[in-house]
Amino acid sequence: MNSKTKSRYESQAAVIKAMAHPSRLLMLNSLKKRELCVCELRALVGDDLSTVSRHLSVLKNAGLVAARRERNRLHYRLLCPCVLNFTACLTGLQK
Amino acid sequence: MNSKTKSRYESQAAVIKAMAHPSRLLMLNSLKKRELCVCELRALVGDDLSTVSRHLSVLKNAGLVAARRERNRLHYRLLCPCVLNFTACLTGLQK
DNA sequence: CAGCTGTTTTACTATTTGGCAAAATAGCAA
DNA sequence: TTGCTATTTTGCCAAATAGTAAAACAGCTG
Repeated sequence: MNSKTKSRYESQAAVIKAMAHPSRLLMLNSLKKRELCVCELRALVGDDLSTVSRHLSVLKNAGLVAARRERNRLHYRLLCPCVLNFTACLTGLQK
Repeated sequence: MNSKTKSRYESQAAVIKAMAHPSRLLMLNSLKKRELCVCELRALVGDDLSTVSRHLSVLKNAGLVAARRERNRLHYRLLCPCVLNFTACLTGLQK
C-alpha cells in the first residue's frame, strides 16, 4: 500500500473517531435540523459544560461542525450532514 | 432524552468506534471485494500478526465481520458492506 | 471601568487503546 | 503422538481519551 492511500485512511479514521462517542453522535444528530448554542447542547447531553465544550472542540477539529457567535452565545452548526446517512445501516447490526 | 434513545446512540457509537482506526478501515475496505485470510490481511496492513488479530477481534465484536475456517486458515468476511458507503462523503471534509 | 453570562482552557485522575513479544491454542499432516 | 502452520490470548508499557473542578477568557451591559 502506498503512503498516499495510507494517509487517506488515516484522515478518514480521524473523522470517524471524532464521531465515535455517544454524546458526540447525539450532538451531531441534534444539529441536523438546525444550529444550536452550547447551552442547548449541554442540556441535551446532560454533561458538565466543560465536557460538552471539549466534545465540541473534537467535532470542530475533525471539520464536522463550525461555530458562529451571536451576542455572547456560540451557535454550532453541522458542516457535513451526510456523515449521518449511514447510521441507518448501523441500526441493523446491533447485538 | 429517554434511556432507549441513549442506548441506541451508545451502540451506534460502539460500531463507529470499531471502524475508527486506519488499519481497521483498510481491512474493511479490502474485505469489500472478497473474503481474506488473516495472513493476507496482515500483509496488507503490515503490522505484527498479534496486532492484526486484535484489530480483527474488535471488528468481530462490533458485528462488522465474521470468520470462516478453511483448513487451518481463518477467512474473514464483511458482514455489513453498507458501513463503507459514507466514506466517500468524508473525503470531502479533510483538512 | 466592574460585573455578569457564556464558553474554553488547564490541571489532574482514571480508564481505554494500540503496539509488540512470548505463550497458548487449533487444526492438519506425517 | 510429534511437529508444523495459522491464529489468538496474555502481559506489559506508552500514549490517548473522558471526566470534573477551577481558572481564564470573551463579549455584553450598566
